[in-house]
Amino acid sequence: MSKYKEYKKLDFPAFEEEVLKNWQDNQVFEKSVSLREGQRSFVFYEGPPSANGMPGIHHVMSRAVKDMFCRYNTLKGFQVKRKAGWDTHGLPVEIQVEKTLGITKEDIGKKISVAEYNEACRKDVMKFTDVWNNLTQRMGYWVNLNDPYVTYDNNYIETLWNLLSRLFEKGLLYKGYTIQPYSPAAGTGLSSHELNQPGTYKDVKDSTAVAMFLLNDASALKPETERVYMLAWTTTPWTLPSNTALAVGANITYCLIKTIHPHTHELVSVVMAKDLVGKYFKPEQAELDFAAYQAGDKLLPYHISDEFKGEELKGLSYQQLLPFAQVENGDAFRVITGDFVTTEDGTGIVHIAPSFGADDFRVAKQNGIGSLTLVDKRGRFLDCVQDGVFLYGEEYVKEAYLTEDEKQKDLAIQKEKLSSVIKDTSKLNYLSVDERIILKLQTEGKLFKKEKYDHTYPHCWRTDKPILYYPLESWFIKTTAVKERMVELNKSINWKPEHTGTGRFGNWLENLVDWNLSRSRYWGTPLPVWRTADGSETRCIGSVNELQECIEAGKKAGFMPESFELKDLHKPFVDEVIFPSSKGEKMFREPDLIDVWFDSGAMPYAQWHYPFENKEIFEGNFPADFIAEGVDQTRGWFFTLHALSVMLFDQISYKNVIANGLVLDKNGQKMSKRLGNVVDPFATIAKYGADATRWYMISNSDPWDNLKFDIEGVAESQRKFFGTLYNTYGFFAIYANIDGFEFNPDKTTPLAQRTELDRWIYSKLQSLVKTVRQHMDDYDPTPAARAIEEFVCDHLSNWHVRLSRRRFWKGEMNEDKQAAYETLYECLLVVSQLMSPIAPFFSDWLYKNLNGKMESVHLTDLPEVIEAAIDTELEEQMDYAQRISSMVLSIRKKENIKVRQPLQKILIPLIDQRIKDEIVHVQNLILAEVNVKQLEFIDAIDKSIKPNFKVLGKKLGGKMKAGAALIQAMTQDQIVELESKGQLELQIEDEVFVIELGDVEILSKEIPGYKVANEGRLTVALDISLSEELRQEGIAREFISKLQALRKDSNLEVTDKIHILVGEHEYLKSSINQFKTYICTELLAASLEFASGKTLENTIDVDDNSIQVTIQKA
RNA sequence: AGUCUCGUAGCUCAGGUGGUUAGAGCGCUACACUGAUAAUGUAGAGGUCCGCAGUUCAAGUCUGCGCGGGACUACCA
Repeated sequence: MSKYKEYKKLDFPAFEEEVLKNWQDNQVFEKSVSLREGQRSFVFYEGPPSANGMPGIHHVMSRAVKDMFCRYNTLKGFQVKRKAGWDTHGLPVEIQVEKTLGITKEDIGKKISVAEYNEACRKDVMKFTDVWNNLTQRMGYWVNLNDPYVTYDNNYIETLWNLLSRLFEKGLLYKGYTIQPYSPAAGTGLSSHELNQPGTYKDVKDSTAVAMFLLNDASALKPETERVYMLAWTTTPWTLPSNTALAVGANITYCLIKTIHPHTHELVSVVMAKDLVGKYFKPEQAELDFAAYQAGDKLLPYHISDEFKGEELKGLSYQQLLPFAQVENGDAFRVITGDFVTTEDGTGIVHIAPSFGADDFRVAKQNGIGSLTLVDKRGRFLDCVQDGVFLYGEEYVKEAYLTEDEKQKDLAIQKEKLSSVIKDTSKLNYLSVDERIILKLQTEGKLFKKEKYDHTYPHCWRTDKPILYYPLESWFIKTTAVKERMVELNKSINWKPEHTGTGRFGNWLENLVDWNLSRSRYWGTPLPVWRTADGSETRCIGSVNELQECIEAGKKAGFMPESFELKDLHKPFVDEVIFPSSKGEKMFREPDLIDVWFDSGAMPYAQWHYPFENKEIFEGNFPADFIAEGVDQTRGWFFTLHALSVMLFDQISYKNVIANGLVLDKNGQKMSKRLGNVVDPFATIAKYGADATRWYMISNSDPWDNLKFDIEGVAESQRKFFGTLYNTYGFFAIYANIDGFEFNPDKTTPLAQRTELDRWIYSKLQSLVKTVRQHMDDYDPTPAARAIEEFVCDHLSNWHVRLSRRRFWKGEMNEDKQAAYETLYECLLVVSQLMSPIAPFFSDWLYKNLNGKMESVHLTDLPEVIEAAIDTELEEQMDYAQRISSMVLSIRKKENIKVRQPLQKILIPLIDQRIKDEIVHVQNLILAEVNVKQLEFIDAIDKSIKPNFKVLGKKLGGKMKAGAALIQAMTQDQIVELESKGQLELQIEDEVFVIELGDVEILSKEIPGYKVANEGRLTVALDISLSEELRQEGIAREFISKLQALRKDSNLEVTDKIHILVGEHEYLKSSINQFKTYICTELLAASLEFASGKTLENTIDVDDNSIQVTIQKA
């Protein structure tokens, strides 16, 4: 019975299934948590996925990241509980259900009741839970699926209500306005989702106007004229009556222009952005003489009298342009600055109507500017917007809202009313509100210019009519009230990558607006706010009990039927709750639902049904040590978590966060069903296994960079990293079993007694532990994975094992062999631990094959770094060994001398004694590796010199170029002088510098008569002359090699002894005689005889000579 | 349009504080190795380090302006 299991070949997906089964049968995940009971906890929050869509390959990515740090910290001794969660509310669920049922939103309440509809949503949303759970398990993502939080649970909702009521009590929940896309024709607000439907943006031709706003006191601008106007352009003249401010760009340059008023012909000054002057004035106009101007002349003379930044215009007040109503909710008619102002269109001065533009609204609010909303929800002017001539009140502001008939009727009215300003109204066509406002401005001397303008404008996808931006009532959370605090606390969060925290997230916080919570939908958490019809009394319910009391009061007051029982906190049931206010009036629920982002942002509290239950659990699990999601969650989950914890607890809710990038296809295209480039995670895992997939994803690029997912890369990870590691283990197992080696941790060979090669790899191993710990502690997994890979492939497999092979297969068990096994075993075991967070399956497979003492690698303690074992000097020495070997092999290659042919001597010319000491330590390794007999050091003869730019640059500065040339041109004598004296005077141009040894690098590039190779400061020469003895040994080696192949072809065990019969051949004769013992040892041959005359079974080829040979098992 | 980010070999990626032969792996070609063999070594081909300007003795690296890809936000007078 073998101690270490041997494998013929490894089927990755298949053994992963076995490992998985073992985890499940033995509850390894549960143990990994319970084992750490009483230890410090590492808190992780699971961002809930929505179970109504299929998981994609990007979920493997984000979950690999999550899993990795949870596992890693478990290894470090923390207890890491991971509660799974499901995001269950929201529009995508509704749309999915509507598709399935073949209904539209209008059918809700008609063809299907709200109760039935929501029931359908509840069922539909968990549709793919099985698929998700499968993926979770199969990819090795350890998360507790038995007790997940589900956002539609009554308990979950109750916590949300509690949080909302706390916000309400703090005065942070209020009802207010926001500017939203609104379709007057359909009578509804449109979500951004709806606005992004194809075809909503259409080209339209609008009448635009540049209006003239008269400044009240322009003396600060030192104008040369009495009147000074601000010029502002608009594509929606119908918003001008609602103008309350003008916005300029703080850093935009404006100018004051003296010119003639185009309609009143008086001398005036106007203000506009300097860059746009050319749009309104031609160069030749600047030449015109003001004195020569005659009323009616087409070309107006102008003159730029001054320039200033927008900042200087800030605060100026102006006369209301069209005074139909007064502003009551704030300041008005002032110049303010706005970051959105550009000089691409118009005049660089933006007319602000806060009710009809999101930017306008925001900038007005920031500056304390009030609003005018002179349009009603049907899209018509209020009654007050009339002057008896141009405007008549209660008329549609957009022509598109009228039918042809209505237009004709209006035309008749227009003909009559406009007769006072238009002489002949008989030919008049229907004039839109925009056109009549322009006409009015012109008549009143407030119009600078009018023109038609083509642009795109959003239309309602249902009615095809243009939308308006309109202020709608919504419930808000006053996040702006805690903005500073959020910015402050954000600085204590460790963001990976940092720029997402400081840049994207930081900027987002800086420009924060209040959080619009309202959603006019059906399937979601109902807003727990009840109000009286007149809005005079508002109540925010904070618990189910409280609501129950209200229900009782409602029943008592006769507002609700006695039979009413509240089982579900969703619509429509909560809407049926009506209860009395303090004055006995009916209170109704505000019909809105809340934003689903509130659901997920509240998960730290709601997952534990805090504060109704689990108070201690919550407190012990807040804030999170670590969360990770896609970067697209920056303004989603990352924000809502942060906002809620800051508002409710004045704390951060996560200390470390990884915002991972997208997973694109191999060409860098976003994966989409339409393009057919979606990668199926199940198929990938079925083919290559979860570990290779995970390893590829983590090692290929930093998690926060986008990953170009190439399935070939997964295959490569499997082949290269896992294949090499598997081979290394396989190699260990074969020989360990032959020698009956068994690792005993209590009785290992002291490090000091091991060979340099062993001490070297052990040192490398400790350095690796250190590196991996550092990177993982810093939430930087990619360098950790790459370091492990480099250790396994380059150092362990390709150097330590390769150079140690003979130690394993040669002779009986001895101390050196014992140490070799121990060293390799220790490396493999530690590697299994280090890699286990990333590759949980293979690592456990490896660990168990090595008979680790725990049940699973995931239950072990991560090894501490043994600093004392790190020998940087030795690592440096080995580096020399590797470089020198590589150089020798490269010379062999160039000279076409195969490695099997022994050579006599390596020569290394030396400048620096220290390097010699380093190399001497490892010279035997080098000689064995490159098959050379001896290594000698010689004094460099032909020296060359090179400036050390970094050092010399500081010394020479501007004379560097000339100096470098002079140094490189130094003679041998000069170099020798510099070496012996340690310094040398050198005249560079007109100055003399003292060059010291540290300023230059002296090296030897050539050795007369030898073949050399150079790399950096090292030069290696190889003596390629062949003595007869060397030649004979080469032949012996060639013979051994061919016979080894034959042994193998004959299916002999590596331990089998053999008898060899060789046909007589001149080429071999003397070599075999000379090296008989050596040959026999190498081939495990009991005998080696010449057999002349007999017919032998096999023919081998030794240096182009056909040799007859037979081998027999002894 | 704004904010952030990326742009180095055919592909995927490394390249602290600026320093002179710009690296690795994969792929390709050739050779070697063969008691780990679905591995391994060596060599070769392959680079305007996205472009332009600037700072500097010296720029892949720092600054500015562009170009191109991506993400997010906004949809604008």
